[in-house]
Amino acid sequence: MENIQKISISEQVYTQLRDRILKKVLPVGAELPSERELSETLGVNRGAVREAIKRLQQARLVRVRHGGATQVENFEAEGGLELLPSLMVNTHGQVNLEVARGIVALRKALAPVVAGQAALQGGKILAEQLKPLIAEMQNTQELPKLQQLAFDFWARVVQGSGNVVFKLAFNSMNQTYLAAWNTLTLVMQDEFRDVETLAQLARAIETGEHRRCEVLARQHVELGSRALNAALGQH
Amino acid sequence: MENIQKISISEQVYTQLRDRILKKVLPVGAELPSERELSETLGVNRGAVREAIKRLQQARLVRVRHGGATQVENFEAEGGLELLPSLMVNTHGQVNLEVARGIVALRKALAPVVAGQAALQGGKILAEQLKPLIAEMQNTQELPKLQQLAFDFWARVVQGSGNVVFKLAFNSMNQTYLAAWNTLTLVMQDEFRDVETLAQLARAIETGEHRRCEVLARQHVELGSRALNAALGQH
DNA sequence: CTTTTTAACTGGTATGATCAGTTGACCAGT
DNA sequence: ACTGGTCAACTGATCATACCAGTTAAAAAG
Repeated sequence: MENIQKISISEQVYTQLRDRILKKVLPVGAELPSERELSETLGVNRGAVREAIKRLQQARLVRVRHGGATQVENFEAEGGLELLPSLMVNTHGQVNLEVARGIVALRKALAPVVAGQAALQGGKILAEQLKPLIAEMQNTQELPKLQQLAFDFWARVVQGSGNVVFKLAFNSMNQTYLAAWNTLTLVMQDEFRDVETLAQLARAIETGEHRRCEVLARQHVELGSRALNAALGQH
Repeated sequence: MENIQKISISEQVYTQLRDRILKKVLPVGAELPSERELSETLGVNRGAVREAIKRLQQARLVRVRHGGATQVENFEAEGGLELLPSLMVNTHGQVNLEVARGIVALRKALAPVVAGQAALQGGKILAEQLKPLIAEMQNTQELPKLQQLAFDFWARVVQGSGNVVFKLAFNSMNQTYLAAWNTLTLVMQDEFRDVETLAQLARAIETGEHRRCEVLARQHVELGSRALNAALGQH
């Protein structure tokens, strides 16, 4: 069964322009062709071009001025985390090492804090949700399944931290993960197999020992960080 | 001279729908009226409605299916950090305390790591850029100016960390700050007046002492965190 | 040379038609 | 009673063609 899905015109226009900007084919400050010109060159309706540009605008990749030309913005100075997925993988499916390393660093910085917060906010209720996940982890050897369970584990912990900002940051990172999900299965296996630390973490959340949670989270995530950095050829 | 700026139709439609979703007037799973119906009720053309919906779609606030109705998505489970600015301030200009606290926590978690990374990557070049900023800080007592300088300081440090992900996360947070910039001037004055720690941080960056950078950054940011949490009435 | 005007751009809005999926009611065959 | 197909009435997607509204730079006026 193949997952056939038609990609809409405006989506294609958006993707094409976005990649040209991220790849700096269209450098910062450059002017996009006019909407009429674009629609003619691409052989599509002007409405489709406008919808694509609206999305670029929302992603802060371009600045649109009524009457003037649309310019490429400096996304490194203006863009938000929502750009990560597009930056992570290029059009050929290759992973951007710089971005990958950056995410590892972000993950490493956030995991302990999130775990600590979860201990204070989530407490026993959260711990109860984590127990079945831990049990399932301990009963499986399949790496992909462990990866999925670890993902679910952290999703619940982040949810349990009660911090919307952490949730959104987590989502932003995950959308980026998905692009390289299968690659990570092998690379990060050391972390996925470290069920024991997660089990201890779950217990520490139950008892509300937030300091211990921070330590355990740091220790656990460190495994993945090291593995990824090794694979990326640094440290 | 008043800053009269016409807000485009599609922008108004977008803002209105977005706020109704974030305020949960339109709950998760609810179906939006059809484009034709919306354009008629709002008295605007359908293209404007479509452009607004395209932006909602990109922000992962709605899910659009060709032929079916457009549904409200669960943004807390799907949305990224780009939603923060909209969540931070409601339509009446009131600050959302939960979000504010969340940002403080994120800032606290990231500042030390960013500073440490900057010491390793930015080195002397970065330190040279920081010196004039520090000098200017030491020569001013005006709070708003100190706030702006502190902002510039961190912008350079983040830039110097050489980590794109940190840059984007920083941008996401800043776009949120801007909404409450003036309020923060007074609340966070303890941090803005703590020029001394920033000066030490700049020196530590110059000498590449990344551990010391982490400590100093934590110490400095802690001032703002405490002040903000006190103002928000917790801890 | 400076100022004003104007024409040729740019994006923004409007209308109305058509294509293309989705849904549910209805009906024939089992 | 259930299955499967047909069809009409939705939904969004795309198109073509106007015209309105700012910007810009060249041409005209001073």
